[in-house]
Amino acid sequence: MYWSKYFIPTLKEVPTQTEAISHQLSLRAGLVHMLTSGVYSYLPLGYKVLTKVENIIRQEMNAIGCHELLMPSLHPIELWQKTGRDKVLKEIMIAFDNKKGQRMCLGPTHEEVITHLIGHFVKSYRQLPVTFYQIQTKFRDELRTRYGIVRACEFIMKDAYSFDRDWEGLKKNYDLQRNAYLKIFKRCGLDVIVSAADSGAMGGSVSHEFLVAAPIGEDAVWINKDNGQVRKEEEGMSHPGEGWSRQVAIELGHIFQLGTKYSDSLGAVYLDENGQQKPMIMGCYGIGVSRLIAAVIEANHDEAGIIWPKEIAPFDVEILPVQTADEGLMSFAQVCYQDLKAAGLEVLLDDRDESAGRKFNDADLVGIPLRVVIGKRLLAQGQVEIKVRRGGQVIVVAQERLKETILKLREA
RNA sequence: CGGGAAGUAGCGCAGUUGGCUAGCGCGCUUCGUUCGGGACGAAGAGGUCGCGGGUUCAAGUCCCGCCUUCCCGACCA
Repeated sequence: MYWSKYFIPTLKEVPTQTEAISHQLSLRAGLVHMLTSGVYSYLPLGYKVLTKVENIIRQEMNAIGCHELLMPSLHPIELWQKTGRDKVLKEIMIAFDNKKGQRMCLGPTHEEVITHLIGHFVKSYRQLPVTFYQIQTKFRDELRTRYGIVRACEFIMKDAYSFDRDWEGLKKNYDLQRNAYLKIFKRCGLDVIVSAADSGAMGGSVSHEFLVAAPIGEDAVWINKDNGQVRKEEEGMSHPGEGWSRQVAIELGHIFQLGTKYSDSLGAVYLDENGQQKPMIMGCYGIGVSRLIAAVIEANHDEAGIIWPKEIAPFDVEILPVQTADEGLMSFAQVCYQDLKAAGLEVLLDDRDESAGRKFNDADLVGIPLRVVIGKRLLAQGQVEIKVRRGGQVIVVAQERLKETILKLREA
């Protein structure tokens, strides 16, 4: 991609009325744009990152046998009345009457819809277990939005739902999800903390949260440095004692063993081997996908900008020709561009006729993991410079060794 | 929803005890010179001073009401 033909509206100055680093950097790097409080557009660069995160999630969900589907955002309120959650979630639910006078809402989550759907299609123990997931927009009318994309009224979530014949099956699925979550967060460059947690409005018994340390976290966990135990901080909790330290963190994922709460009230039942009707045993598993990006930025940045982990970086390499007026230099940059692209890399070429300083600063801000700087002096000696965004290591190599060096650095 | 702060050009800001045609920096347009860390010169475009009402000869500035955004709390990925 040529920068001049793309759309990366970087900001030199820190936007006013922003506190969180991730909020500031996501605006400054041209990832997102606010429409109104808690409602954001994803600009091309931000959307590219989002897509990469989504694809990692897809890979890991598919790997444990989940099936992707897409459920609607518009729900008839009757469905929610059946579980009583029209009242439980009233505060955050966006509800309205349509032209036919039907009460509708925008889905804040999808237990009701999926249970209704599975109850319709699944009738026999032979069809179980089964797990579905979607990556979709959720609507929650937060009384207080926070830190840009961290707590929004419209956000993107991965939600998965498992249906089993018994609790043994559920526990197996629960563990599969748990392990998949660890892989997902790792691939996104996050060190995740897993903690047993309260099930809240979701219902059910066992649940675990996946948190990432961040100063803007809305939660806190206590970690025991001796045995690695983790405890979620509950309200009014006192210091657990020697060896425990407190860590403020942001919740990115939450998995629940729901049991029969939804299958009972929505009639999701199946016939077992003996012809006996039984409620399906459910689990649900969520990841705040858009929030995850904010957490990644919180955990991966420096004074100058974002430092993307390689798997979710919008591009693998940025090529930065310093003197755009120099035709020989620019054509060499284009050769490098084609060369690296042919090697299977996603490459961004900053072909803009801007001052070197501005291009360097934008490159730091946008945070592509590897940068190839092409300047007159080194080029005259048949050399180019590679700069690693994380850590700032600078390597000067002969032109012929550019591709292999980039590929090697990418694997590192 | 309680408490606090803020709203002047796309972004960041100044605007004094009310007083001339509302300014500055960045960005944007055109031309020229530049080109290894946000270059320089020249000429331009861009405003419902958040909205409504009031006070006054005169309101960005004072008063009242409202809206919006941000932060702290209470609640959730």
